[in-house]
Amino acid sequence: MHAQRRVLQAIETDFKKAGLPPLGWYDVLWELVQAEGGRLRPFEIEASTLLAQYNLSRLIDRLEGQGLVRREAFDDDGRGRWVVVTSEGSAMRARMWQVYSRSIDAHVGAKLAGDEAQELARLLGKLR
Amino acid sequence: MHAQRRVLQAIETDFKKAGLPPLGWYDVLWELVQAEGGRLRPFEIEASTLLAQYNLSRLIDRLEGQGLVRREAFDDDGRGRWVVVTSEGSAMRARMWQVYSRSIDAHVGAKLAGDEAQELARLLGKLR
DNA sequence: CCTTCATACATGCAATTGCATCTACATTGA
DNA sequence: TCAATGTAGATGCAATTGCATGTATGAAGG
Repeated sequence: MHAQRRVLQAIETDFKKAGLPPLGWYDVLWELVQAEGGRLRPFEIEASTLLAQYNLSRLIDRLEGQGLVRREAFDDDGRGRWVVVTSEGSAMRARMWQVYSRSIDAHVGAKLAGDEAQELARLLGKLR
Repeated sequence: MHAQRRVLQAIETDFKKAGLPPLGWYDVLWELVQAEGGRLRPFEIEASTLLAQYNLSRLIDRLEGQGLVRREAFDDDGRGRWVVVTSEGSAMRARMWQVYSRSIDAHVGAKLAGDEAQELARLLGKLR
């Protein structure tokens, strides 16, 4: 818990210094950029980011408000929606990655020797 | 990040099911119970829990509202305060530990084999 | 069909968090 | 002594989160 708080705070601080939105935005944009056609259903994003349904719903509101994604109808099921990254969203993800990758490096990579990162990832993987 | 969210959510869920307050309360009560005389200065709690100053200030409000701690004057420095656990606070910590310990066991211990927990702790320790 | 139950997503409202700033007291150095 | 600066903690206000529930649609059974 402490390790996570420290690393997260350090990363968020880096984002703020760079004038970028919070880390949560990155996770959603990343999932979308990865996805076929740059689009996913909210419940899919929910599953991969572990965001609560209502939090994701509002995060999408904010992303949409900034023009980084847009919602589209999902015709096969009237209840569903598509969330689609815009080119602005894609560009923002890339811009965030510039900061994020350095940040991960500084606050995680630099503190672990050799194959320790692999081992840490393996152990944490067992907790999910 | 994912591993932490999963574990934290699982623990918070256990707390809620047991009708207990959030995990953050435990951290503060624990620090106080450990401390000499059951009392600490807010800035000391802040350092050991990694809570933001304003968040701790308000968490203490809530703890005080429930009678789990009380604030006392700190005579050597007019700016300072003592935060003191009450016997109710101490009892609450013990009650929370009943749930917490099982929760840690179930969501962390049970998922790691042999000395993996040690190794995980060592690696995470390097991140702080 | 139509009732009942389930699923996808949104939203009103209360609680918590973050940010900026405030108050009160302490320390330093002319 | 006193102005300037620093530290401990509190707090107003906006943003975010959590909880409960709402709306709309789909699926299943009689």
